[in-house]
Amino acid sequence: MERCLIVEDRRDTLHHRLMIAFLKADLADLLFAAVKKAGFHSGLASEAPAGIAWEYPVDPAFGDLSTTLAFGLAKALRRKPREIAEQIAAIVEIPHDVVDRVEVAGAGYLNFILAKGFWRGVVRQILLAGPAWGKTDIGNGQKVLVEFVSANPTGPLVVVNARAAAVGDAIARLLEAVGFSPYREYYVNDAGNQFRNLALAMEVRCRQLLGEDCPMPEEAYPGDYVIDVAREFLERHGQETLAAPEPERRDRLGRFAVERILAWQQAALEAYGVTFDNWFSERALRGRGDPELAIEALRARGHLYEREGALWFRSTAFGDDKDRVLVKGDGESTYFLPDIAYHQDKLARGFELLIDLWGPDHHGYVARMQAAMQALGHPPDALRILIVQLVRLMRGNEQIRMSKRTGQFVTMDELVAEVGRDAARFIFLTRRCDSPLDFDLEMAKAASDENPVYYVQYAHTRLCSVLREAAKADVATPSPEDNLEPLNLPEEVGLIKQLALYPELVIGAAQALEPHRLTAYLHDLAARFHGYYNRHRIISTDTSLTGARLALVAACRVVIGNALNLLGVSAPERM
RNA sequence: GCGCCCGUAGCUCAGCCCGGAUAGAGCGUUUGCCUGCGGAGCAAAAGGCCGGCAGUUCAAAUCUGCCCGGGCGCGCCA
Repeated sequence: MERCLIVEDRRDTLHHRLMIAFLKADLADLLFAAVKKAGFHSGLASEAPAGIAWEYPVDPAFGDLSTTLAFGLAKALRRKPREIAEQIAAIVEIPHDVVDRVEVAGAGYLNFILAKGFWRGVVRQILLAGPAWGKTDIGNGQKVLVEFVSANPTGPLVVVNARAAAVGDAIARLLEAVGFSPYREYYVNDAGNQFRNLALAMEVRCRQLLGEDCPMPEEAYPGDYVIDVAREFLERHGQETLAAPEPERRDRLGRFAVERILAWQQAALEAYGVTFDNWFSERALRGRGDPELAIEALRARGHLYEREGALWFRSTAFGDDKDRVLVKGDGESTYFLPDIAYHQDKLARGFELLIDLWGPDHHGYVARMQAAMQALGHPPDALRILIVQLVRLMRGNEQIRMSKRTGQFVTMDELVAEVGRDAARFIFLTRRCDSPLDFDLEMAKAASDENPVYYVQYAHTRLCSVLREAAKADVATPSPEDNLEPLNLPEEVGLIKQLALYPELVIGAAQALEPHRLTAYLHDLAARFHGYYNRHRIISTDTSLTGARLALVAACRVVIGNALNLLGVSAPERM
């Protein structure tokens, strides 16, 4: 059994999961001390060891960890970086149980070559951690509200909503993995114009069903689905509602439709594996008088003024292009006002960080909402808004045209029914969310190498298959106690390094709110494993080698499984 | 006009925050690999003035400025 002093000195298991990060910090301390000892201290840009940046060289010949520290010192000290690097390398105290040696390369790189035992130790830590590998507590339990999808309750969810659902859910999963306490919320616009238009469409459809000659107004929703809802309403409540006075009549029709449509949306999301903690009603918000409270809060801080009969928010004081109207001349509020109240409410509920996923049509609202948060005294980074760009549906090279106005669009249900939820979610997560995405239905359905989802899932399946085969052949099951010394091939060390970086990758993806980093990582890892598998046999007559390789296989399976889980994509044992 | 985003291989995109050693994938193309753990896989090849010009730097796809090309936003709409 090899030992890794630096790591094992720390009892906390969390340190094991972040062994690379802690190793980097420890080595930075040692480098820092060496710099001081050599008298180079004045050349340091940063007074702290944390200022020393590490990178992972792509070429194994350059070691496992590398730093350009000497270049920075060279500049300040007006000396050659190579000389400086050599002096540092000569005096730096390295822990030989972890670091094999330090080399100076190129114009002045300091390359650290780690002891082989260090990398093997990672395999053991992964097997010990299992599902916890990649989980950390840097979020400190902080409550985060992730608001996403929030489509109008006026029709079925469509393809772009499926993208937002995949991204929002993956972000919530990522945050949870690094120790935040995420809460998934869906904002229901069951008030205002959208609601009125839906209610109007309902009334028209009801009357048409009853044989009245009643044209559909321009602003209403012509989609056929409203007919179904109208029919259901008539079946259940008869037609006396239609005789009721206008406000009540519309209200009842509209609420019925919203309820039905929300149920569809919820079912579609659940079939997709996305569950919300809360469906937040705008109607309820307005009913409580929260918009008025928001006005008072802004007024008290001196950010409001009246002009031309309207109430304005001085958002330009916080970097917006122009001031914004909160209450129109006719006494109605703009959409912006309840939205401010909604965000106030989120913070009042104890969420310290708010994440909003908005459609590209709300792009122009980012500045004013950030302005409102600041005007209300919240820190600028308390609200992070992500724009989820549009999806172009393709069938091969042909684009599928969609138009909500004519009711011609592909729903989320149809998409999931055609390609399956794993493929849909994974593909939506292969790009940054603010970049438009071409979604090729043929590709997503292909059970072949064209399809990145299957590529990764197949790696998982293959890993499981090897472990099954080993069990059948009565080889011992992999355990953290296995002797890992036979793992010496470059492919094996490369695989282990990749596995070792996973916890840091998760932290980075969570902090940046970029789940697409995980799909890229998964593809890399799967490719490495497939290559290794094709070149080398796992199960052989050499029992010691077989045991070590099975441990590596088990570790790969853990990481691929954990990562797929963070994306909300299944990790099948057989396909 | 102002603001934001994007220009990286034939196509679709990572990498850019925080500058470093030969710029990465997938698809497509070409050529190989199944009498042993799942070929939904692997290996190899071809394919790039990282939109352009300048600047900062020992070092620029990465930072800065300007230009060109594409998208979006700039309502008392939501």
